[in-house]
Amino acid sequence: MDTSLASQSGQLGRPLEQRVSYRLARLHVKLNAQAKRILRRHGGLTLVQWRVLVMLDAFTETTVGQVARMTRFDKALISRTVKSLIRAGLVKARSDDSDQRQQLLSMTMSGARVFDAAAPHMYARQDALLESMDATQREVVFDALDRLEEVADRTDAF
Amino acid sequence: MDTSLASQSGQLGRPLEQRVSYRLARLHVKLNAQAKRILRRHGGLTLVQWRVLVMLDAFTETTVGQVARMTRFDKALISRTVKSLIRAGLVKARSDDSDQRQQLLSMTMSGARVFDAAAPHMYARQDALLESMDATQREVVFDALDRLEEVADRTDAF
DNA sequence: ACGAAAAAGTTGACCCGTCAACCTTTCCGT
DNA sequence: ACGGAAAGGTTGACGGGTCAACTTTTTCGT
Repeated sequence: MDTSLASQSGQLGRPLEQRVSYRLARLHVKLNAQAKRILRRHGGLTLVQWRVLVMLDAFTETTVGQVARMTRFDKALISRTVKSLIRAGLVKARSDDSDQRQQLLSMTMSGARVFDAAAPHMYARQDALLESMDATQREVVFDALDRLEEVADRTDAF
Repeated sequence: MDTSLASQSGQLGRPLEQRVSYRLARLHVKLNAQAKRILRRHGGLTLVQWRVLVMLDAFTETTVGQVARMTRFDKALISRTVKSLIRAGLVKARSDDSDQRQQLLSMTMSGARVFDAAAPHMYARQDALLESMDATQREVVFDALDRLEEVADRTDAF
């Protein structure tokens, strides 16, 4: 029960609700769950597939490595995901004559259809998230996210 | 390269850097990576083991279910993690006479030692994260996190 | 222009976290 | 007080994501 938890949480050395990483983790889980729900309802893409398609939508021809860097996902994950998208006929690859190591990826027609089916809902959600804050709040929050990332990047502290 | 990405990201329909869920996911990954590094250096706990011990530290005797609810982790994960902690001798369980379904968990002496070895570093990090924001920023940020969670909880929208 | 180093991508192994099914114990309505 | 519902917990299976090793191609210093 929430009440019993709340009453006991006074015992905590640090108030749980103010733990930055705890709150962030919780929010992240919820946001991901919501995104997955939306995608399941509108075309059945996975989250990673969606993110890859977002990149292919923005950069008409791109590569596995570039997508990996932009999304901050592991390149192994992107490699497998792209494969799954090609198998599903949503993405096609053509070899790059100027660099035989990489392949140029792009959406197929049916990839675009699937993407366009999911996009409005995903973007509506994104807008709803942004609109939950006013302009000054947004500024403070994004600034804070930057600072927090800086702290998180301090590899050898602590 | 970062520059080439930056130059291309103008093509994106929405500026990537302002995508709430994207930024949050990135930060979350970094924070987790940092926490894991710290734990590896100071005792070798996993993140989930750490979170369980934090709860056992705060609520001297508690149960699997309660820990699961407080940490928002899946109870299956907590069940397995508690098992691993018992196997490692860091946690002990005694049966609750008033409810035979559950077991009351607590840290052992050596569990407390391991916890105390990691805690200062983990809490120092937590403090550093909080100190990256001033009081008013903190207020805005936590308030924003609440609002974002509300939006994320809207199960059937979009 | 040659060899070393770096970059792109793939693969296998592995761990984390989630989901669903299930068992046992307790609670509760009638 | 009995039977069904709910709560506590465990387990198996699975997908998501990371890490490290490796292959091939390209780059670059000398």
